[in-house]
Amino acid sequence: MIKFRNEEYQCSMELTLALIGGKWKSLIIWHLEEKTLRFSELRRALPQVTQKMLTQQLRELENDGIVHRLIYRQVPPKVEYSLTDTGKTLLPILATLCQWGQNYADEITLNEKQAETKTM
Amino acid sequence: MIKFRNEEYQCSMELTLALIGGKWKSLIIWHLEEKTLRFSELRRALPQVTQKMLTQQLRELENDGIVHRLIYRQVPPKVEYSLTDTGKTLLPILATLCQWGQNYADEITLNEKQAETKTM
DNA sequence: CGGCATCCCACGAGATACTG
DNA sequence: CAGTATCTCGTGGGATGCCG
Repeated sequence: MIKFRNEEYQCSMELTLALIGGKWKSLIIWHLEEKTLRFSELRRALPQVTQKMLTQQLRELENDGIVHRLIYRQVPPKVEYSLTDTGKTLLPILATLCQWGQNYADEITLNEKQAETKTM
Repeated sequence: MIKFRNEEYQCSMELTLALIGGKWKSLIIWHLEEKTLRFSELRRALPQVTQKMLTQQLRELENDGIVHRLIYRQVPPKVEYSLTDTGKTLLPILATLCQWGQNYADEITLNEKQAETKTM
């Protein structure tokens, strides 16, 4: 049992999910992997996420200390998003998850092809 | 770009999320870590998940070949859930995620305590 | 016991318009 | 450009009841 910011979690997995389980969060983090990105660049990278959602998720990631928000006081405005040190510690894990998905797809595709050959 | 079961994913991370990004999925997998569990045992392990949701997520995990469902034809019914070999390959990754959450909580808590001491 | 089926509501999320 | 604010709608998911 973990207590964290007035929330109780039965195991640290739940805490992890609360932090990066949001619908687009890990995808956002993943896109900030090596490059700092401007808001508009993130939008282009994630076209399926609406602006409202993107802003919302970014704010949460910022509040949780995973993403850093750098505001340039100028006109027109410019805001850059990057990973904090804490955020960067997630990258190797996300890379593994990404790789896992790749392997999964490869295996299933292979199996389906084999099944096809069998029935032919 | 990955195509998988009529769905298109821009990167394998999206595919991974489609498979285990569901609200409770990784938690379910995590609870099936070493033990096979009956439906009612899973319910007790995850009290915050309603029966409907649990069933739904389990079906999806089953269809994706991550969880195995074993039905004992008897009265009263008995159904056991366990991880498939594919599902088991997720365990090390989930363990890392879990550990990450733990570290995160520890660090934040530590930082907040230090900040307290400073102001005192 | 381990589910579906149904009903129903809250809230997540889209669309649009406006601002520093 | 990078947001907020508001309004609205669809649906995710809760509650309940029934069945093999």
